[in-house]
Amino acid sequence: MKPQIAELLSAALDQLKHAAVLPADVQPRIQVDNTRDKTHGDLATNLAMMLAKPAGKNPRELAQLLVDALPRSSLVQKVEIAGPGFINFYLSEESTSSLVRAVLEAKDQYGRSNEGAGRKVQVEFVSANPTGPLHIGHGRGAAVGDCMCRLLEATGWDVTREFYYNDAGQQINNLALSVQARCKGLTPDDASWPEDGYRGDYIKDLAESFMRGDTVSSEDQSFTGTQDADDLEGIRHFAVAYLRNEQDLDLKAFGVDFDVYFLESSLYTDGKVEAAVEKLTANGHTYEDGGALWLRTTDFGDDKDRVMRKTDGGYTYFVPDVAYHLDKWQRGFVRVINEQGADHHSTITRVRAGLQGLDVGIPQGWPDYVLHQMVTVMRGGEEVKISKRAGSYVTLRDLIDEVGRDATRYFLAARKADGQLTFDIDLARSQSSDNPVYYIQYAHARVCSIFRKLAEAGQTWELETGLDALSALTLDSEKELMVKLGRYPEVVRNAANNNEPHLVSNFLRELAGDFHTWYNAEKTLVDETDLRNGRLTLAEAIRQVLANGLDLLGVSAPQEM
RNA sequence: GCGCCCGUAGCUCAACAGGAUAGAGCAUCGGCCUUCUAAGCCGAGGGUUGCAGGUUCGAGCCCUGCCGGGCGCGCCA
Repeated sequence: MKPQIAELLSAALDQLKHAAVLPADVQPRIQVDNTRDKTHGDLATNLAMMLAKPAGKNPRELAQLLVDALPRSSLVQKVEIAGPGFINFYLSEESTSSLVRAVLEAKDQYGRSNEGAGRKVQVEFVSANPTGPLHIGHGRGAAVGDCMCRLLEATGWDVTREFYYNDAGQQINNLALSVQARCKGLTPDDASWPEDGYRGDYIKDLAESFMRGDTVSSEDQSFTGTQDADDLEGIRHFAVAYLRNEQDLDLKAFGVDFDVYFLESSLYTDGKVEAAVEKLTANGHTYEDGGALWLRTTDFGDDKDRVMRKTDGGYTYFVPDVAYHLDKWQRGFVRVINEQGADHHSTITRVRAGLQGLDVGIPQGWPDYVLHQMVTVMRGGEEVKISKRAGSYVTLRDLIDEVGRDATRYFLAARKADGQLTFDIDLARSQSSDNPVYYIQYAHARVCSIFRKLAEAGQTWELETGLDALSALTLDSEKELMVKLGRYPEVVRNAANNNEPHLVSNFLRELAGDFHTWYNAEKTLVDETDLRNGRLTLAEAIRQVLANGLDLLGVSAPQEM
C-alpha cells in the first residue's frame, strides 16, 4: 500500500511545484512509514517536514497545502495533519479488503517478488573444516545463511548455496595424524599424542570405523577403511570422507541443502591458485622479501602487506581464497554473499585486495559479507561448554536432538547476525508460552482448528463470498490485522535486501500476537453468516501469511499441536 | 596499541532509510477455561537507550571523545 500512497504524494508534489509553492528542482525521497500508534492512522509521511526549508514555509502549513493538492483516492478514507507536520493516512475499507484479497489470491506466492529478476547470486555459508562435527556456531551460520537464501529466492534471485571445504591445509594432516594415533591405541593423554592433534571422542569413533574397514561416502567421494594403521594417506582420505558425511547428515537433519560443495584442493589440482598468483605478479602487485612472496595489500586499504607464498613454498590460506572468489566471479555471480563467523573478518580486506589486484573488473566492495558473532549456550542458568562427542564445544547435532529442528533454526535465525547470541536450551525446548516458535506455530494451528470445527458443524467457507463478507468486519482489531498482512511483502523485501532474516521472525511474532488477542476476544464461528464468513476469511489470510513466513525460516507450520 | 562488532527494562532481544509517548518475551505480582486448542488472553510494576559533547525541526540510530564486553591483529586455517 505504501507505493500507492507515495504516488498520491508525488502527484501532490508536482502540483505544488507547478504552482510555484515548491522549487521545481526539489526531488525528495518520498518516505511513507508505518505508524506505530493507531491514533496516527495507518501510514504516515514526513514529507512536509523534509520540504519545509526549501519551501520557506512552516511544516504544518506546507502539510496542509500537500493535503489540499492530494488527488482523490478510494484507497484513503481520511487524511490528517498531526504533530510537527506529519501527514497521516487512514486506509479505506476498500483498500484493507484488497490487502486480504491479495493474500488469498496469491496464496503461497504472497510476499514473493521478482526484484532479483533471475540474476545469479551465490551464498557461501557454513564452510566448516572437515576436521570435526559441526558446532553451534556453524549452526548459526547454517540457519542465517539458509534463511538468506530462502529470502533471495522469494525475491526472484537465482540462488546457489555453496559450501567450501578447506581440505588442503595443515589441519587435514593433523586430523590424519590424530586418527592414526587412535588407530594405534594412543589417547590424547599419551606423551606421544600428536602436537595440535584433535582430541575429541569422534576421532576414536573414526579410527574404529577405519579399522573395521567401513565404507563411507560423501557427495562426491567414497572410501573404504584399509584397516592399516600405517596407511596415513588412506586414513587421510577416509577421515575427510567420514567427517564430510557426518556434517552432511547434520545439515540434512537441520533442513539445509547445498547445491555445490567446493573443495579447496581442487583449486590446486586445477591450477587456479597458481594462475591467480601469476596474474597478481604480472600486474605488479607482488614482491619478494626474505624468501617469501608478498602481496601489496596496502595498495588496497590493508594496514600491512601480506605473505602469499611462504619460505617453505606453501601458500598462505587467503591465496586459494582469492582464487576461489575469482572462480565465483567467472561463474557469473553478480552478487556473492559470504556468511561466516566474525572471527574471520580479517580475511575480508585481503580477499578483496587480491581480487582488485587481479584487475578483471570485479567491483570494489565485492563480495558481500555477513558476519555472525559467537553463540553461547545456557542450560539451567549456566553456560554449557562441553560436548562429550566433540570434547570442547556444543555440537549442532546435540542441539537438534535435544531441542528439535524448528526451535533450533528459529532461535539461531531470529537474532541479528552481528551481536553475540545466547542460546537458552531450557527456553528453546520448553513447550509452553515461553517459547516463541510454538507461539507462532500455535497461531497457525489454531486457524486450522477453526476450519476443522467449521467442517464438523457441517458448514463451509468459500473465497469469493468470504471476501465480500469482509465488509462485516468493523472492529479496529480486525482492520489492524488486515493492515498488518499488507506489510508482509515489504518485510520480505527488507529482509532479503539487507540479509536480515530476523525481520521475518519479528514480524511473525507480532502477527501471531495480534491474532491470539483477536482470537481470544472474538469468536469466529458465530451464527451470523456474513460476520462468520468475514472472520474466516481474515483468519485464513493470517494462516497463509504465517505459513509463508515460517517457510522462509525453514520452520514447519503444523495443522495441529 | 590498532581494526571490526556490540552496549536499550532484572534477563534475552526489537525498533522498518533520522520521526510522534523507545516496544515484545521471560522473570515478578493480580485476574480469565460450562464458549472455535489455556502451547492462549487481559492487567500492573519495571528505562536518563553505557557516559560526555556535536549535527537538526527531530537522535537508540549520524559525527567526535571516553568507559565496558566480544572477536581479530601469524610465513596458522
